[in-house]
Amino acid sequence: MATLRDVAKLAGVGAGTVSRFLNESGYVSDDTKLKIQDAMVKLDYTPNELARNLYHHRTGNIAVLVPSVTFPYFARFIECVEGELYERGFKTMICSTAKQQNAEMEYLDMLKRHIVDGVITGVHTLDDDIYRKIHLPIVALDRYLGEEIPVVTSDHKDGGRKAAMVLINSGCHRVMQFRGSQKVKVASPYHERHNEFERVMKEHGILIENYNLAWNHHDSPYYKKIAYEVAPILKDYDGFFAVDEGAAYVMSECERLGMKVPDDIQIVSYDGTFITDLTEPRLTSIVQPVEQIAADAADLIVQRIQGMSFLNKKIVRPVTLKAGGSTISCSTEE
Amino acid sequence: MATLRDVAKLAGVGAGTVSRFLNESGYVSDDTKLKIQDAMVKLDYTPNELARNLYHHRTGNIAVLVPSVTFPYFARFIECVEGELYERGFKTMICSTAKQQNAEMEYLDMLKRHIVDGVITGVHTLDDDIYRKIHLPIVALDRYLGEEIPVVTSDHKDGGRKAAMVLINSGCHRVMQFRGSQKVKVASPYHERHNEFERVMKEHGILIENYNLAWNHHDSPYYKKIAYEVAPILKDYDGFFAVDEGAAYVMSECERLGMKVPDDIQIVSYDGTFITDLTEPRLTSIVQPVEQIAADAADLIVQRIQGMSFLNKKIVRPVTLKAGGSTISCSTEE
DNA sequence: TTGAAAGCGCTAACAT
DNA sequence: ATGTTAGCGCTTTCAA
Repeated sequence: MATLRDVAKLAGVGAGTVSRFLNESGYVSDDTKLKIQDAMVKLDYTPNELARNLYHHRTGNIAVLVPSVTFPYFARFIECVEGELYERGFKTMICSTAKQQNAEMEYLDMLKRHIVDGVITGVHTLDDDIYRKIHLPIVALDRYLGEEIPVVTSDHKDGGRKAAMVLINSGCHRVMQFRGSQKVKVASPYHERHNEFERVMKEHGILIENYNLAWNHHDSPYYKKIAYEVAPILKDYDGFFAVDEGAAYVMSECERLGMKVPDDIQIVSYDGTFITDLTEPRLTSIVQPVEQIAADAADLIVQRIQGMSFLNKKIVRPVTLKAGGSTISCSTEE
Repeated sequence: MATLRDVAKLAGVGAGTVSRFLNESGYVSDDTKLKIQDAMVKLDYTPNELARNLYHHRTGNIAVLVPSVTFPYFARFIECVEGELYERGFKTMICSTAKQQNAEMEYLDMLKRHIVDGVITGVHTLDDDIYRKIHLPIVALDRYLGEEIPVVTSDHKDGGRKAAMVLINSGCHRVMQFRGSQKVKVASPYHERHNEFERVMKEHGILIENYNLAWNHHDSPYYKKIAYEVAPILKDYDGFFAVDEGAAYVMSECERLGMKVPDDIQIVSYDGTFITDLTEPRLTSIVQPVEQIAADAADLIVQRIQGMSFLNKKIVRPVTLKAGGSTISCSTEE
């Protein structure tokens, strides 16, 4: 592989001149420009980004941490954020942390080791203290990790309320929801949808049962398993609320047991990924604006890398209702 | 940020000694070991991987190119391959090429620019010639890209035959399949499933209609749209074959039009992702061994990076049948 | 067992 | 307008 110095030598100029030509910094006469171009072609020269990066103390890489890539919401988030980062000149490194617990820690370490310039984390396993000690570019998805780390989130409280109102307006009297594990030390913003869902239900005098999900499980086999367990119990309920994949598995299990959706049980799902259109009936769902959230996350991490600092920055984006056939009414009004 | 030299100075030793200590190469006396450790802690030292990589001419990054991250098969592939690469000491860079056509080219360029050490490509858009010119570590998924580039693939021919036999044994007489675009210059191995499906059907005197998919479209909205278009036509058919997502959308559209699965129309899907368990009835499907394929791809790219070379290497893994309720019989026997 | 020195390939300040 | 030089932070001979 030819180096910049090889090019300089062949062109009969100094290394600095070639560098200036490549980066369009400083003057290079047209005459030498041609000589350099010529040499570059002859040697099939490509600049070594590794050397350039060492000088500039940057890698151009951003790590995106998620519990699972196959979980539809995260898959879509990754797709969007990768596009946004690409447009801003960064490459996306991904890490699916479900399998290896230490992976999250390792990726944070990569910040210090100059392997990545920034981290966008959608993972909620490590102790917050660890994050508080790191004063490097981190952006969190749906989680407060200390005042220095900006957060991007949907308006989950409104989402929980909307989900509840749809089921209430559809005439439900006894509902169940899959709720995120309550064992995490600090409440994540996304817990609010379940808290609010419960609150609104109780406020309307409706019986609500919470099924607590295992901690940090976002894989299909898990949802499939608990859907199988829960479906028989749902014969005594007329409303159900869960994340898209959970809702879809529960719906198919219920139908397998002979229940009709929405006649016997009505279902509202959270996220609004492509899953919700795949079933019959389609799922009525609360849609997170994932494109917007990905763009926000990309903006924040890039700004943070460029030196901007934020204090208690929190971006909250509105959710919307998507009407499907899994509920009778699709109104969220009081 | 403290550097290795800072540590050396504080410990009162030479830079080389610290380096040897860090890499456990060469001798370091216990006494100086302690002094170095002490200095490292005091300075909160972390090695700069960028500098180390410049010396070693490696980045530890591997790019994985897919048309779409949300397409369930690719999402699962990414998840698996990321895990496999992580275990082998590599980070996974992803690129979803559907949005930007030039992205594929740019990522190949990153090989030369020392941004990544290798590329695993599941994308089929660029001209083969471009690949033939690059003599750097590349591994292809489901595509022959010249004799130097190893290929990993499922036994798609057997997959096509199995799919056909299930529908035949279930009593179908008039079937349709979604088939990959025929416009690509070189046949990808995955086209074989559709060719074989058609061949077996014709061999058994069964009417087969091919619906040609648009080129390089793997997004949900596209499948949703064509499912909507095709479903009314399917009233005249009793069998259908497509990739998971296509099959699921078609099934829900058919049910919406009042058709019963499997009574009116039977469906077999290809890939066997989590999607196939999400519907009611579940989809009978041909399952690709994605975990195995990801492990193969990881093995090959790492070996290639380590200098091994392959000539016309092709790994073909067997597919299996997963029984679902979308067909009456699930036998693949003649 | 250890230190000094020469690079990995590129950039930028400083002369000229 | 251009060449020279001194690094970026680490590794690795080579001599001591």
